[in-house]
Amino acid sequence: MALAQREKTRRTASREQRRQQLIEATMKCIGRKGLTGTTLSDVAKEAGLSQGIVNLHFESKDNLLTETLRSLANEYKAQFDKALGRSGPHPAEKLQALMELDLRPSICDRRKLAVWFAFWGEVKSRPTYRKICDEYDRYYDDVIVDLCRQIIDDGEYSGIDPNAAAEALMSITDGLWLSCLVSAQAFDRDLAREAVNSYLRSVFPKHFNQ
Amino acid sequence: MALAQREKTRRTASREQRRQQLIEATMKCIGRKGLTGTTLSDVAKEAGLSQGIVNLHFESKDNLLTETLRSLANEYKAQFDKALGRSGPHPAEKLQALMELDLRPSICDRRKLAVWFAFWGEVKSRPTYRKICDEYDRYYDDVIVDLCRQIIDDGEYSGIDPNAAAEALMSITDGLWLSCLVSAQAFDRDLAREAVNSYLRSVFPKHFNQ
DNA sequence: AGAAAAAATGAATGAGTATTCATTCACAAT
DNA sequence: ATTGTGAATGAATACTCATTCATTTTTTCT
Repeated sequence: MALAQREKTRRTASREQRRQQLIEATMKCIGRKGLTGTTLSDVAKEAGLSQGIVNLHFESKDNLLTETLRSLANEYKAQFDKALGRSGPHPAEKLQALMELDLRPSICDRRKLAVWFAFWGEVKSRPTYRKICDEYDRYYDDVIVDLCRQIIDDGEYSGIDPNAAAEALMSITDGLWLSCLVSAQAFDRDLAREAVNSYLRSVFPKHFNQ
Repeated sequence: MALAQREKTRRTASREQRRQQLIEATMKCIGRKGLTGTTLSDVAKEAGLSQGIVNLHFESKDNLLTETLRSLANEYKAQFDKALGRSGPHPAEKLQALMELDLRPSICDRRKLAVWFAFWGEVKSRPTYRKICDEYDRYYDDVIVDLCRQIIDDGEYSGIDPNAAAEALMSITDGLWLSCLVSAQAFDRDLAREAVNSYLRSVFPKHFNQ
């Protein structure tokens, strides 16, 4: 039996496949019902499996949620690294690519953002969540500070600190995500892009005009 | 008996006082244990009152949480309006004052931010929360867009849209709040201030240099 | 002071939910 | 085919927590 066809009729799956399936179901549930509203029954139902399935594969709800956050963070990092690799060689191109990534519909979308914010909302009271988020953030920060530093050197800009520029840029996207999540109107992607670009153009005029 | 002294020995309080007291206890609990972790027992205990007290004054947990968000939002708006009123007459001064407000320790502090993010984390699945947040945000947006417009007119800046500038500025503070909440290191207020100022200085150079 | 009203208590209730586990099922190896 | 093994089920269990309410305490009114 071919593997693809085999999967269809299969009633059992490998541990890793099931875990991934359950993590995806969890994200859907969190997106729909929030973190306070998702129960293990919900997750099992969403995955089309039975009551006890989560404890079988994750031992506890706590564990499931932690792994879900880890998976979400990993997924983002993969896109980040891909965007970085695919973009042109110049730091300005790389920076531009990273900024565009954050506004892509696959990332900047209410359902996905709801999951991120659900976890951020618990960061203060859950050191594990905080640790995971912080670890990844530090990596992004390093990359972006470095890009800003190279751009500053290259353009001989004065009066701008690479750390401050990086902090501002990363903050802008986080803030835009919040407004995408909260605003009652449809998210205005062009305005968001313009918010980012207006900054890039003014701080690094030699690199971001045209 | 003088009113002040009377309050001390009082065992019962007016409806409004108790509600406020319970809302404050709720914020403390959310800050400490997150939204998923706060129970009505916790809130009652934090307030030094008995089990059933929340239902007596708020009818339901849902109600308590909604009122807590409303109170949080109101408290911020009061500070926003005060900052606006106290600052100098020029739009650039007003804008500066608003940006500084968002980084003040009384607002930009992990315990307070944890409460904000806890609610934002549920915004997608709770239309009431969203509505409250959006309502206030729209007001701030109006004010800040208007200030940016005046600054742009005054400085005859070209190539910058007041809506984009306002969006970027508001986003920066939201993003800085997230990093204050998540980062394992102590929040670097000077760097945050510099991130905001770097934006203001480069986009509105005639208004924000010295 | 005594009665009536209001506020507060905290034990009891019961709905909801994470977790356990005895049993069934699917598949692969022999 | 038979058997061993890991996957999956779903009913039962144990527990948490919002809500209720009969009772007590405090305040107000006459």
